[in-house]
Amino acid sequence: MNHSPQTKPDYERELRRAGVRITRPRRVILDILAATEDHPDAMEIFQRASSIDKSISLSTVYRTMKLLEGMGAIHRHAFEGGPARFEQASGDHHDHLIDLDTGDVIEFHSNRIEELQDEIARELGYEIVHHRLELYGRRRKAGNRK
Amino acid sequence: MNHSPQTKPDYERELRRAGVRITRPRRVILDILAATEDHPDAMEIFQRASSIDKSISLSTVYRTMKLLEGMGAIHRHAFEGGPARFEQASGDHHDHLIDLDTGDVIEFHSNRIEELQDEIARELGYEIVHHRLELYGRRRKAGNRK
DNA sequence: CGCTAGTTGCAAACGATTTGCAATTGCATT
DNA sequence: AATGCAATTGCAAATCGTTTGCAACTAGCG
Repeated sequence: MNHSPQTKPDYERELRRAGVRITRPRRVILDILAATEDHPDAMEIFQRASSIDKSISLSTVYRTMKLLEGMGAIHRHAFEGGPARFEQASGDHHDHLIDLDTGDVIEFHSNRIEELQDEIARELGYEIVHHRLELYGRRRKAGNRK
Repeated sequence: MNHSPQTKPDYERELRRAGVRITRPRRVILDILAATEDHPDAMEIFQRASSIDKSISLSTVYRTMKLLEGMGAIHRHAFEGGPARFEQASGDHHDHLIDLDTGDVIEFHSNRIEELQDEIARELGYEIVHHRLELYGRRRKAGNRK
């Protein structure tokens, strides 16, 4: 059994170490997250979970997401409009470009931008705890020169 | 009668031109917005409005904000956690630094960052429609050198 | 295998925002 | 100034995403 492109962390181990019980619902949700490449919202996770175990409730999905978020295992994003979307925290830091037409989320990173952010905060007398950079755009059509 | 630091636009004129009726509730809300320097949420605007005219309803505040947003007269911000906060669109573009301890919002702008954003989007084959850059931080204490 | 605290599903509660509807009111027209 | 009608309002109820109280259930230590 091999693993996916991005680092797939052993959540169960992490959870156990944190003194959290590994229940059946949690195992199912964890598996789903580990196998996920996109940024699903709670309802999507709930549906994927339901197809594996009909008895899992939406509340449990929410509770588990909150738990994992608290542990730093996942990140919660509140993109414009829609419900919160989640992603594994395992990879390295990145920001998001959201396709306004499809809702697709593309990850990107810019050290330069981060540096500038720090610089700006410092000048204002602040220390950045975290930030949020989201670009909302549309695919450039072939004809769109200029 | 003179005007405040930032450009205070003549909303009534703008609205009339857009074929929108100037009602009493709207006039009150418009005055509040014109006199506002911060980033109030709907409830705050509602309260300020109520103190002028008890009959104004929260629904009307929401409806008016949506109307103004649609006209591009105000911007709606969904900062972490809390309810949407509004600000006049009159000034020039800027991003926000939110003080995690006080909730204060500080405006800043960086051409360099905007350029980098465009560049990144272009490389990914996208055209930015709008973006959202929020820094969440804490005041640096005097002793916090480095 | 039994015990107990941690977890669950359910339904109800929540906060922010939107909406249906009947009553009201701008305002263009006489 | 009086008329007419569509735009707008206040209210209450509805909506959406998310959280919570509670009694039943269960992981996993001993």
